[in-house]
Amino acid sequence: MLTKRQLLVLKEIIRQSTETGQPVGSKSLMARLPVHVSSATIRNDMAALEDAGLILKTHSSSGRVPSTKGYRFYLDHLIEPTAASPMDLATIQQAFGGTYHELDDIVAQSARILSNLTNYTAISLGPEVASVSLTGFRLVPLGGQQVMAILVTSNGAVRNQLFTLPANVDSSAIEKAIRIVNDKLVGLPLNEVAKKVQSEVPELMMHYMTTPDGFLNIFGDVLKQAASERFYVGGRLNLMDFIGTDDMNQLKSVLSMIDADTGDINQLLGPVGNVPIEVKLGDELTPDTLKNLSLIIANYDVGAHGTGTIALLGPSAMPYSRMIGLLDAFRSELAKRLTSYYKNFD
Amino acid sequence: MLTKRQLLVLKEIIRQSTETGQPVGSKSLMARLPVHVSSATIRNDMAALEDAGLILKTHSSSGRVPSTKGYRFYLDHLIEPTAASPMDLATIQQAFGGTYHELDDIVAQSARILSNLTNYTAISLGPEVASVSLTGFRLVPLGGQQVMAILVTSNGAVRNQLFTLPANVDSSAIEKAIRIVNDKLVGLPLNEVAKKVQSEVPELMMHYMTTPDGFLNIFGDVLKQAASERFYVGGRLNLMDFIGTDDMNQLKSVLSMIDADTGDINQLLGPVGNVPIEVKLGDELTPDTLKNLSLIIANYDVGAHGTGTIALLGPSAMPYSRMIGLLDAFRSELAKRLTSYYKNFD
DNA sequence: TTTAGCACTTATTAAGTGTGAGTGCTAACA
DNA sequence: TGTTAGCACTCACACTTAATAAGTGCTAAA
Repeated sequence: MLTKRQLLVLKEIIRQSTETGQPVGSKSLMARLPVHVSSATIRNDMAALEDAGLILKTHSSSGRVPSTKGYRFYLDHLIEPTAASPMDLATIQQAFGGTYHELDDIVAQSARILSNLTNYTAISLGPEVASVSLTGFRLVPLGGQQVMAILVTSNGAVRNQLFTLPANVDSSAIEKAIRIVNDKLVGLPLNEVAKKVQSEVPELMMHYMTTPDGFLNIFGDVLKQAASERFYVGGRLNLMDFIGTDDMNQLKSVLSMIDADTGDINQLLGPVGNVPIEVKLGDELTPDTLKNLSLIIANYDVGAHGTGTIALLGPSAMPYSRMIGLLDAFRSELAKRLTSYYKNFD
Repeated sequence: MLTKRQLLVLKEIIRQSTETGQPVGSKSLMARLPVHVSSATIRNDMAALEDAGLILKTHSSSGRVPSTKGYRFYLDHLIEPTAASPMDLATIQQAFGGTYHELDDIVAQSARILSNLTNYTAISLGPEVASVSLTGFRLVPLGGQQVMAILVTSNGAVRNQLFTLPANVDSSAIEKAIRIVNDKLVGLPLNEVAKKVQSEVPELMMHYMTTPDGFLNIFGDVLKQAASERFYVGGRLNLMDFIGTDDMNQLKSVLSMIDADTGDINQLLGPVGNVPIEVKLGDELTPDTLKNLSLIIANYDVGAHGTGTIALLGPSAMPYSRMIGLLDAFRSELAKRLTSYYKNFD
């Protein structure tokens, strides 16, 4: 069992190592600890903490660095979140000022704000209701054989895609097809829509078109786009500061993971947890490349419009109490901003 | 005046330094030169080349590296472009296979292909006619107060943007406004459109709406989007390989220049020259950050649909003859692909 | 004009040397 | 029993030194 003073020592080691990034030794601890004991005493405490696996030496005679287990313990038991400063709060509110035309604009902006505020990398996922449903579908002819397909979903996302129609499709058939979509599919959850597009819808359309495939491909493509969650990243290049130049490969693979629009990000952020704010560290991060990094994941709630996620990727040695306080304020500001955005549609 | 052999030496220095990235000395030159003379003789030639400012020492007793002036001389007088290999050609054609729905998809894909092929960074700018004109404008209501504005231009680009209408706008007025746009503005070059939107159009609209500002702002925004050229970058992260880890700041500033959608890129690629392929080096590159890099700019022609640009950013020590040959093949393949795309609309 | 030979320069690498920060342990102390 | 002073020990880091290898310029002879 660890004594009270030993916990203080751990806390101070974490504090100093996030400040300086260097291993911390018994003397500098002695100077800053609230209790006044000699460095030898502190060394004994440090030995105990090391036995418990909470701190590490970088070499046999070096100071100590918190281990992953140490951070985890700190986060679970010791941390005292600092409330966001009024200045930060004002910065956030000001940065969210102005009008937004599109849901995605707000989400993208949130990633930018958060990364500017922290100098880390922010990842923002828009609000997602448990079952998004299709609320609108349009097909707009643009001249030539070009058409633009537009799809609106219940969480306010709008997806559009340009298409070139095959020459043999006539316009009255298209109109009928659109009517079928609007009659039969609008209002249903997206997964049901996807199911019906494969089963009964082709049959229905057969009445009006000889080959509904062309049309259904278009519809299916935009549908897929709407179903896949879109995420925004702010402060990509901050990675270069906190990963550093020594591990170029890590830097490269993290950057490409963030750029690539594959499922990696969703896997990273994991299922939306039931805790508002969660920290993932070391092995808890799924792609191994992120081993020495840390991810703070915050979920926010926009009522009927679902829950979203905003996350902060940084080094293991983050000033957690400040960051968690900041993120907590941020998620509620973001929720506020989104709620006011949604007011336009209800 | 330089002798024939001295030019051979220069050529070989450039060849070897692009291969190894290291300064090259008289002995290794002796081994690979087509003429057989002693290393001492070559040293004399090298001294002459250095006097002419075409090659440099990295330190007083090192081998030689081509100077910017040396590369420039090589490019202007000595280079013999290698035709693209049949394999490369096949790769390009295969990568362009498949169907594209949108002009921008082809342009974006071209940047990807070129960067994969070369392991450098590719920048692609779509075709631009001297005066792009407005060929279509649509405003699609999406429910709530949301509308999507879509604008089509004569070079095949489609730009769209989502908007939230103020509550006090009524739909019949909007319809009238759209008719005015289609009657008075469609068919005109974009710059004329921009002019009229400021002068006579507001007056016309006054007849139907009390405050046409809201509508005109929407229209103006999409117009601005359509007028600003969009570019695509492939192989961003290749920068990390050829800039290298030593100059982190350069890496960072080049990356952010490429990501930011400011005018920097247009300035970089400069006015479309009258030569099909042009190389810019050293001081010739406008942002100083690019000093030690090299940019190969290729222009291509799609007839009435204008001319586009595709460029390759790499280290000064690029295998120019291969790259120029490759780019020459690439630009004609890209033009071919675009021509066949445009066939859908003429 | 070309070449062999030689003195000279410099980067790179390895090995050796202090120095300083930090540790563990022991023995004395409260 | 917990705390402290003292001391020997370890290791990274910065610095010096020496050896090596690659390359140059110059001179004198062919």
